[in-house]
Amino acid sequence: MAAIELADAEGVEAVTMRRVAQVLGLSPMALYTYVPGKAELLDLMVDTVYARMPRSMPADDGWRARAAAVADDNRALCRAHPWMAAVSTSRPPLGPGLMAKYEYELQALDSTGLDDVELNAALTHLLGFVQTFARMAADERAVQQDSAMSDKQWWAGNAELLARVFDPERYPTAARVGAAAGEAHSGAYSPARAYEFGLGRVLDGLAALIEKRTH
Amino acid sequence: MAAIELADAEGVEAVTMRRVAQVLGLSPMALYTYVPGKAELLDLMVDTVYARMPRSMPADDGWRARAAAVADDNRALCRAHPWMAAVSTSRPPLGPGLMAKYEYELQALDSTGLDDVELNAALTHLLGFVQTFARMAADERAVQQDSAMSDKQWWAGNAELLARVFDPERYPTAARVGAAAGEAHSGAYSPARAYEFGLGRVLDGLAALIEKRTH
DNA sequence: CGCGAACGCTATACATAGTACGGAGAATTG
DNA sequence: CAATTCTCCGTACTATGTATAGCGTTCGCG
Repeated sequence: MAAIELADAEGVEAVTMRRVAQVLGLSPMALYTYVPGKAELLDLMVDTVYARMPRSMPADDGWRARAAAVADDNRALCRAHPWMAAVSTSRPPLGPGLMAKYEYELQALDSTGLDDVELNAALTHLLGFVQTFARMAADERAVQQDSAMSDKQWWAGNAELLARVFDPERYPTAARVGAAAGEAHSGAYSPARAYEFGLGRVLDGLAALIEKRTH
Repeated sequence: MAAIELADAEGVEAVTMRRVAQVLGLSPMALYTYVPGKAELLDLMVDTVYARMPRSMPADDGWRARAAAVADDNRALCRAHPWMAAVSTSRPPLGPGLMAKYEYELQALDSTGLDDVELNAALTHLLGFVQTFARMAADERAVQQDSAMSDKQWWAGNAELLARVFDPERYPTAARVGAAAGEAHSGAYSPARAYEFGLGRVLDGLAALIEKRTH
């Protein structure tokens, strides 16, 4: 789908009926011959991308490695198509691509001793984390881009606003942690680090449940 | 702010410059006297709601109870103002309300033995989970409402679409788990249950880290 | 007291969305 | 060959955020 390349290159907000039509060399209204409306277009885009996802799972390194692989694949997907994190929020498109993905990812977590309902909940939990992370990363990128200034400039610009609000006396913990987090962020701390942290927490959380189930 | 009540009653999409002005008995452009633009209006709404959040934390039931309380408060917030989950996604407004909330919630997790960077990451992780959950719940409600049909009707309507895609032979795991999850969902399984599951996983995940830090 | 400036507000207008409607030409089919 | 369907297009309507210009009131200062 041409709309996917458009979204990859210029973001979701560029995916407009008129724009997509232009890329295809058609008139805007011609699109409605193939697609009922914009919502369905987006659904199609999502399902198509799902269908194309890489599917290569280590079969025997234990559930933890498989779950991590699932998360990594989804993160890679959101990196390749940043608009996915913002779009797939509503009801899933329920197409063949999602189906295949669902099957694949369930198998990654199967044989953990969880019952079917727990299995579904665990997968949802894992994917929810990846999506939240991807969305945060995408937002950060968007802010940096449209404000057209670096982090440092932004913090400098809002310094006096911060000073009014960020009273270290009233908010000692926030001041302390905010400073540490800010420093870490501008230093060696990267989104990759945050992802690792979160994924570790999620897997540990699932591990606690799995251990309980398998005694 | 009148815009907040409007959003509570009719959703974010109803928060339109013209609509808000109408509620206030003003002309649309009069709003620009008080607010630079719509983005700032939304920021103000978010920060105001943050400032009004209930803040009553059990001081001495252990970090797990405090973290659960933080999560519950945030969930309650998203239940009272469903638009929050959809709006606060971009950069936080960085106002006094957010500041107070941040301080309060950090204190809930302080004294867990985590260093400052981890503390911030842990809180982000916890809030991220709540937001993901809230967003999923809100989406579900939205779908049910605008399709104006119950879950059963929807599944019935899409049955033949599903039949084409949901081949139990190609996707055995998905069929099995999907059936179980669907049954659980229409039965006793409720969003509340899903929330409990996810929160349990998040807290267990943090517990693993905290135990490691405190030996 | 009087007058000019600032303020609060309004009306109009423009750009950009999605998409409803009706029609024109081409392709397929009976 | 005729008829019907399919593909596509031009126009137009609605809703949205917001720029611009102008109106009346009020307030500060001489």
